[in-house]
Parts: sequence; structure tokens; C-alpha cells
Amino acid sequence: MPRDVEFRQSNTHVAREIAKLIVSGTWQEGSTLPREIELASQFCVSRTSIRESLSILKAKGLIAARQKAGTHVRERMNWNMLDAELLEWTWALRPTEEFARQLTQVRRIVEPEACAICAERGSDADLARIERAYREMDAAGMDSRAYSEPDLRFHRGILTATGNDFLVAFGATVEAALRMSFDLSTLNPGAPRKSLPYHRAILDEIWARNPDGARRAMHRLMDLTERNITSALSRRHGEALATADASREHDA
Amino acid sequence: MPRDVEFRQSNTHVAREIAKLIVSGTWQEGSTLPREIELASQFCVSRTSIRESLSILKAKGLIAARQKAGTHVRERMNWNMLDAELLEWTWALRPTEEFARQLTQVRRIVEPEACAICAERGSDADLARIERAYREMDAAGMDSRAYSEPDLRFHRGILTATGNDFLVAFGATVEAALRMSFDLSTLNPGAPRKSLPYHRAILDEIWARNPDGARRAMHRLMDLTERNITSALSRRHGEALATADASREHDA
DNA sequence: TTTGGATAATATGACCGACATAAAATGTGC
DNA sequence: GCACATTTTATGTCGGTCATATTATCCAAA
Repeated sequence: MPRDVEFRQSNTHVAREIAKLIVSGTWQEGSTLPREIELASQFCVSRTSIRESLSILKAKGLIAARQKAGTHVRERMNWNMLDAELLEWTWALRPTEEFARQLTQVRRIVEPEACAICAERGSDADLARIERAYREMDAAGMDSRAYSEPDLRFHRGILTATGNDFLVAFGATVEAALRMSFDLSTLNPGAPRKSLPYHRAILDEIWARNPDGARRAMHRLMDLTERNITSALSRRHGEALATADASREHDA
Repeated sequence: MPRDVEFRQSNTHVAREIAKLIVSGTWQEGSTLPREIELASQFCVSRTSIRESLSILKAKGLIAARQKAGTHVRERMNWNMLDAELLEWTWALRPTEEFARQLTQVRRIVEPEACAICAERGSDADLARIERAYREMDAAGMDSRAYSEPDLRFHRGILTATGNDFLVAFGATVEAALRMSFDLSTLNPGAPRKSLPYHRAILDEIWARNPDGARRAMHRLMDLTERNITSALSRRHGEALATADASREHDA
């Protein structure tokens, strides 16, 4: 049940709050949401704002509305899990091992192939951009915050270099994965930095225009990432993160 | 410039119309949209409806708004091209060869791997569901409309069987690809049906719980799909489709 | 009792006008 | 020419009204 704290915020936040109730399972698949007028009073905003919030969630496939019948939660199958915000909301609310496993699995499928395409067809300008990101990662030292930002640009650079808009869109998923890694790095400081030589290897293979080598190099990085994540998750059983997140939520 | 025909329709249609102006490049990346009040008069709807439409496009990453500064088109890099509706809009408005090429490329990356995972970890119930879809494809005969619907369920079934929510979400992309194939099948009737034995081969490998074989079988289907699409596109240079779409648009 | 059709109730969909807010544009004093 | 106050303006939020579709109800005829 949503706490009716003061929500004098933009409807984006309202959408986020409602999304969290759905993602967390408080409002299950197939169930009907409270009426718009009730949501408005619960979240202390006008019905107009609620409607804009709901239209955001509709756009992401979370809910559907029919006149008179009401608004209901769609089945997970229709949720656009590859959406940037939905990814963020899901991990922020439920940093589960299952989520981490699936995210790593899909990265392992996409990124090595993207890397091979990048090596084959990426322009020199694309590669120079990736190289630049690598150098900033190197310069970041042990500060995992400063490290993760160029890290994302490194991976996005590869996706962009493929020239495939769908692979570019996959950058949102990679971003979620790196945010996840960053959150977990508090449990294992310095772990991110260990990925640097793996990135160097990828870069070398790309510069060498060697698709197979690039694919393998990216695959090795994915292996490392998976090991880091599973070890971090097993260290603290995930519950610690959930409470940390809850307290972070509290001060909003 | 948007024709101010009567748009007394749901704001979903307004969102679609605006999205098409963006996707088509009429409103380019970085450019500022007309003010909400002007959009309202152009599309003959209230500002409220325009705002709901814009919030849909915001949710899909197409636009962003800042108070006073206005609403602007975000760079393509931020568009969520893996979104079901955006995929539909893009192909409906610009059925380009480039779109087809990229879509096929990303399918080739994801689906064979998903197929391997399905063979390894899919439940018998999952496989039975895929088998059922196959039989309906078989029963559809030469009717490509009746064929394409279970075809989609076949591919979605494989993605679902992986148990990976992100791969399930990729079903939207597969759906767009199959709709594309269906549209192109008017240029080459009977072509879809040729894929049936390839689907049979995939099914056999999955039942045999043979991941490598399943991966290869799906890869062969992707090869066939790519050949079909490129031949259909080279037959009529794509312009024919654009006009067909324009006329289909006209009677709305 | 059941069934079929008219009727009422109701939740989403659309619209309007007004005000709040933030940031860009402008003006003013130095 | 520059820093600061003021105005302007486009989005953000609000409350209310009416429209529309669909469910739910009720009544009458078979």
C-alpha cells in the first residue's frame, strides 16, 4: 500500500513510485489498479498528473487501461525490460541475484558480437573515441565512481561503432549492468579496476581489425564481470543491498 | 508540416503522428518542437492530450522537455529502438533497407543464442508450447497471414523458455521483424512457408536438448530470412513499399 | 426460470481555463 | 561592459466539466 507521504514532485517521480509498486509485486500482474481519482489522492497530486504518469507506464508496457473496466497491470512478458528507466527502477527496488544473472547473460550474448562487428566495420573515429574512454578509465585510478563513467562510454562506443541502431539502444541495458556493478563494488572495492587490462585487450584486437579476437576478448571481460558479480552477491546475500536501498529511499 | 486533418482520436494516435514527424526527420535531432499550445491547435486536440502524447514520447526517449526552454528531439542514441511501438512506427513510415538490415543483424546475434539456452534449460511445457506453434504454422498452408501469427509465437516461445526477462522483451523486436517479413511477402508470396522445415529442424534440436545444434539450426533460419528480405527489397527498390504505406495511411 | 434488451452506473478519455514555476531574455545601474 | 534585478514565456500542475465506452442492473417477455 503506498504511503501517502508528500509527493509534491514532478509526475516522473509519481510514475516511478507506481512503477515500484508494480515491479515489487505489490500490485501483481493482471490486478486492477485503484481508480485514477484514488491514486490522485493517495499520491497527493491532481488526476491530470496521475494520468500523465500512467501514460508513461503504458508506454513502457507495464499497464493498460480500458474505459470503465479500469487500469490493470500487464503480464511481465509485455514489459519493456530493455527500457532505461525500467531497468533502473527494477534494480533500485529489487537488487536480486536473478536480475544480475539475467543481465549478465544477455550482455554475454550481445556484446561480444557487437565487438566483432566493431572491429570489422567501426570507423577510425569510432575507435579513437573508444581509446579515449579507455585512457580516462586508466586515469581514474582506484576511484570506482570516476572509473565507471568512462567505462560506460567504452562499451557504448563499441555499440555505436557497429552502426546498428538496435545495438546502440542496447546501451541502456549495459548502463544498468554497470550501475549494478558499481553498486556492488562497495562490497569489493578495487574490483572494477581489475577489468582495465581486459579492456586494453579488447581495444588492441579492435585496432588490429580482428573480429574473432575482439569477440573472444570481450567474452573474457564478460567472464570476469560475471565472477565479480557472483562473488559480490554471495558475500552479502543481497538482503544487505535491499536494506541499503530502502534507507537511501527513506531520505527522499 | 503536419496536416491539420481531423484528429479526433485517442492521444495514442497523436503520439504516433508526432513520432512519425520525428522518425521521418521532419523534426531533426536537437531541434525544438513547436510549443504545446501550437501542437494542440495543429493536431486539433487539447493541450492536455498533447501533453499525454508527449509524455509517451518522453518515456520512449524520443524527446525531452525543459521549462521555458521548450521540448526538443533527443539524439537517436537515446531513442529506445527496442520498444515495440517505436519499431512499428519506424517501419510503417520508413520501410528502408537499412532498417531491415539492422533488424536482421540483431536477430542473428540474439536468437541463435536464445535457442541454445532454450535447448539447455527450457522446460518440457515450454517446448510443447513451441511445438504447438509449429503445428499451427504447418496447418496455415500458403496463407501468409495465418502463418505469421504462430510463427511469432514460435520465436517468442523460444525466448520465453530461456527464463531471461530481457530476452523475453526482445520479442518485441522479433515481432517487428516478422511484421516486416509479412509486409515484404506480398512481393514474394509463398516465401514465408519455405521457412517451415527450418523451424522443424530447430524444434528437433531443442527436443534433443542439443544446444549447439539448436544454435546452428536457428542460424540457418536467420540466413534464410536474410536472403528472403534482401531479395524482396532488391526486387522493388523499397520505394514501392513507401508509396503503398503512404496510401494505406491516406484512408485513415 | 431464463433470456434478451433497455437503462443506469461508473471509470477512463478528452477538454478547458487558470495559476505555479523555472529559466531564458531583457533591462538597469554601476 | 558587467553584475544584478525584472520581465517574459513555455512547461508543469491544478480543479472541474463533459464525453464515451462498457459493465452492471433491472424489467419484461418467452
